[in-house]
Amino acid sequence: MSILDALNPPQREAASTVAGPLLVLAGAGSGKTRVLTYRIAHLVRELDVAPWRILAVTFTNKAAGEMRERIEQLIGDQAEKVWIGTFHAICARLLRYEAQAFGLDPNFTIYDEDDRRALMRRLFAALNLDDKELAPRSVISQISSAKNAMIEPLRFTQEANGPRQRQIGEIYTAYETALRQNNAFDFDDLLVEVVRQFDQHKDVLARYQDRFQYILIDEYQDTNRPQYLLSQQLAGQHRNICCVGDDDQSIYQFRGADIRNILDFEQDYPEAHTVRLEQNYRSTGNILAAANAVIGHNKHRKGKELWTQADPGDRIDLVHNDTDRDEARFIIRTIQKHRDNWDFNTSEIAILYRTNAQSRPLEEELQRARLPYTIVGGIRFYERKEVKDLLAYLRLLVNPSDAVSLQRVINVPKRGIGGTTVERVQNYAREQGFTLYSTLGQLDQVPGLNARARKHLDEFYGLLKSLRQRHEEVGLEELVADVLENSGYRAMLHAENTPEAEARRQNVEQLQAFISEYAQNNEEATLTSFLEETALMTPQDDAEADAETAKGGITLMTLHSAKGLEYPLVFICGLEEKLFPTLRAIDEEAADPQAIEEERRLFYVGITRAERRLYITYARLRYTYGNLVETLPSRFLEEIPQELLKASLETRESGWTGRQRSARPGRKPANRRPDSPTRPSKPKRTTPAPEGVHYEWDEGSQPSRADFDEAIDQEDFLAVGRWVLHGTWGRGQITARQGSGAEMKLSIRFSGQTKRVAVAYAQLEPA
DNA sequence: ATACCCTTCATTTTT
DNA sequence: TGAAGGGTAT
Repeated sequence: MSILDALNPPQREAASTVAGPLLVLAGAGSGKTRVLTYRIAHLVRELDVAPWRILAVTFTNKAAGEMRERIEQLIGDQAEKVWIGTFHAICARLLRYEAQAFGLDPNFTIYDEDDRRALMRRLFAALNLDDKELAPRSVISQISSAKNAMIEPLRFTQEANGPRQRQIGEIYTAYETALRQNNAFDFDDLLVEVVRQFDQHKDVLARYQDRFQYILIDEYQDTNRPQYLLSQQLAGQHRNICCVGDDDQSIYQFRGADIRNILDFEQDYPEAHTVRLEQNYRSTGNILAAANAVIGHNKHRKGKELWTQADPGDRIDLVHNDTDRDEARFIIRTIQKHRDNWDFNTSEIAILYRTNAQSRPLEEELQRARLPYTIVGGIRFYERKEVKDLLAYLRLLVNPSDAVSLQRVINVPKRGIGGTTVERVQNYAREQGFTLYSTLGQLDQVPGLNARARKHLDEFYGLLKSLRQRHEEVGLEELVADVLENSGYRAMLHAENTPEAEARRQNVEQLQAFISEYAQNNEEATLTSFLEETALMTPQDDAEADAETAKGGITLMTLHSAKGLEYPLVFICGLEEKLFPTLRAIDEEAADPQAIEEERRLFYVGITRAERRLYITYARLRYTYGNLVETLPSRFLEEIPQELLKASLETRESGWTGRQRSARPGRKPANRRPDSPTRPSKPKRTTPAPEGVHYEWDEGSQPSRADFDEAIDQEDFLAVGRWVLHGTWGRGQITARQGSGAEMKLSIRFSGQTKRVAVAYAQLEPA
């Protein structure tokens, strides 16, 4: 009798093959997490392995938390001692534990994207660079790629091609120097630094190699170069490394994930075993067949075919709408229908999309329908301005070298320290090679400061010094209260009497609550460890997000965020060329067919999230950058076999597009937002369709040029010389007209002045 | 020093 | 469309 009896044969093989390297190719919904948790339970309970000698690496903090919980159910308290975490969290921990051996200051700060941008902006100023000539964004991304490829500044500069690359090399060098001066690491550094340090300190590495007798790595298809190297380093001695992944679900190559890590596993470890988990326990037969068919179009695969014992279930609904707004309305109506029929309740439903921007119409329609929902991955709690301000103060207390944080709060709340003043101090600090903070202690040396500025700077320095003193003396909660009080931040929030300020107050209070909770739950809670945790949090990890989900709402998120999740009813929307696959992937296609394949994998991930019912939608017209743009159906749609698709009965019966609108002709002034002239309300079909039948993909009624042009003809009232009414400017006469369709712009003479107006935005009515 | 207005730019994706 | 940054007016 073994724990593993609960597994199917391949799962059991994967969980019980503990000696030597093992690659588990786990298809979507094949019980991957189950294998991982049972494997650990088996090691501890049946093979008597000490839990602290096991290392499990996951892709997200959330996955780490869930894994720990599930292991706890199998082996109890012992689960606490297993090392479980993301690569980033584990690396941050290693850097602090081994700071002394590595010659580091353990109080380093972890810079997020925001901090990184702030630092880069400052570097551009210091190096006298023009950010119009060279986009900081692009520099940051190139530096990040370089780090992920383990190329350090020196080598980057040496191998640079042309003056531009050399310049980026210089910026990279300056960026790294600044990070070190600030005693800070960015996300990429956390990984790269550990790998380098282990290379240089083999004795330290040897300790961990010896310690981690068993290593498990989840989502192996999405590991990048440094993560791969770290895995190799740590597994170097025992070689009991179990990598679990699915090459078909590799969706992070754009940010440096290297699919070769999984494809070449058997070459890296010649003695490796490979187990395939191909039985799917999640989806109905039709959904699975669609997924298999779609992914079958990719050429670069290990090869794997999922199967299921489940019934075929319903066919997949492929639904075509006029506009993105209609698409949103259709989805909401369908949800209401399913809810009213008791097919699904709202917490069982997910709406997935390619880009975050697509969430807006959905959100608006959900609100209108008063349906509960949560958007995953919006702005995370720890990125809100007031929260970051407060955290910046706290970071400064443990790491005064952190110039990014220092500059963030030096004049927040306002204390009369302006940009010019800061610049003077900064210049002096740079010239002398001092940190910004230490320069505050010797202001009399800084040239060009007036007495007032000096006084204010001195007071600020005094504030930080006294708070640092408090940090030594009091607990976390009291410290935070002191920061808020003594910095004047609380007073600032209270002075402003607006609803926004009230929201900010609440956020600050919530942060205080989190800190209290953290202090109570962790016996050895320090400010440093708290800051580390918050730095590595993602929106999905926010307690707030969890609470929202628990309320039973519909979940909205990008396809990327949906990885690893499952829902009984799934909508995938926006299946249109240039959106999904993205324009970028299409452009790159000629040079790199991999780009489209990654998009296809993303679609595959989306399809396989669905358990019982799947809707795939696309719109003929979509707002893009504020313009209404004609679209083409995604190439991926053709890859789903017709027999798996349903002639969409729902839309047929309700006939909501045609009827609703034609029933109330001209019910609104020609030009109200949702039905503006550039937004054809209901293009007439050349061949009349049966009453109530909605356009559909398989009816061959793809958007035609004629439909579009016809709609635009409605804009005759916008001819030169006509009088129109403008929402803001009142009555005016059209004096000129440029462009057509969504791009049309008018010059209109109002009483007093002439304005140029984009028809797509302006709310115009005939006057 | 601050506020507002204007222009520009962006849409992948996240640790 | 919108956010965000820069520039100009106050």
